[in-house]
Amino acid sequence: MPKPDTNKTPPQQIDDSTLRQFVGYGMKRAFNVLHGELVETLKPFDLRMVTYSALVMIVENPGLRQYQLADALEIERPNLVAIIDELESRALVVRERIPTDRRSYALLPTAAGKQLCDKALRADAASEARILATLDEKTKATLIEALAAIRSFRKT
Amino acid sequence: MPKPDTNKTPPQQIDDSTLRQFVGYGMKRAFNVLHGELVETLKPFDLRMVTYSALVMIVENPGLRQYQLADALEIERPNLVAIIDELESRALVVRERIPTDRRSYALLPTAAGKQLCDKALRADAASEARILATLDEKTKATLIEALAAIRSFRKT
DNA sequence: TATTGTTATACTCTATAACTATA
DNA sequence: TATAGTTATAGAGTATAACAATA
Repeated sequence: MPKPDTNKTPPQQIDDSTLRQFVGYGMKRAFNVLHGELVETLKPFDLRMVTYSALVMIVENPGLRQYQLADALEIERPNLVAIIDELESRALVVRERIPTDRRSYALLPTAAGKQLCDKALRADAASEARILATLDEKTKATLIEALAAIRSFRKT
Repeated sequence: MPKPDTNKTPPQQIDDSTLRQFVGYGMKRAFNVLHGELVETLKPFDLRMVTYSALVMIVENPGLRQYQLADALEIERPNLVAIIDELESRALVVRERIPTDRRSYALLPTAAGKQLCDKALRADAASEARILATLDEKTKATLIEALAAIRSFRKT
């Protein structure tokens, strides 16, 4: 009984049906698409995903501390330093010393920061609407809920 | 009219409701959870997400070429070299020369590779089942479909 | 002692240009 | 000329240890 010559004739159609059963696989592939589109969307504003989300959080929560922002976005504090440096050097946010606790900074958006944040948010919303155009509202809502449920999973 | 002293009293509860409206934000956070769990799940097998998915694809598509695998997993060809090197050095897969096209290799799983793949797949399935335990079957199916739809989005 | 921000560092993942051998 | 695999390299993103200033 001859063994199949799988090494002579390459598979014409590659099958990923085993991996496709996993949410993690679909999530990685889908996230790659969303992230790639976001990079393009944010390019005109010279923002990356992480500087963008930090800016939005500072606009939405003026006065929050760096450790609070790091905690909220699950970014390690050391990695946040360069991010805030970048936003501050572009005069989009300011670090303001707290008299009552001189260890920490209050993060505040500037007028320019608020403006850029608003523009970026609108561009992001338009981009996502295009990507998700084939999904109906109910599916989209289920998707967002499911993502939130997974996000809140913690090991027992 | 005094301006609010947001810099004196830090926000007690940080609000991310603006970002939470975006699928991309929820996806990043959810993917971080799934990826973190997968790292733990694959640690006993000494596999990473990318070596794991490559191994599964080779087991499922014996004889496929490296360029086909790179294409299927959307990995850049240069980055796949070290991945296959790693799997081959552990005798989980082999690169077999093709007489009819000596430029390319047929990737084939070894018996050990097939065994490890099977064990890893079962551990991954068990792990995902735990993470997604709060989602009913219908929601899970909708989630997988939505992820596939996003994955297949391409710019016009 | 503990906390906040910081520095330094290292490791993974990913992207691109250019080479080689084959076609 | 084009393709498959490779090398070298650089840029993001992320994680940890240790320090200074402050509480």
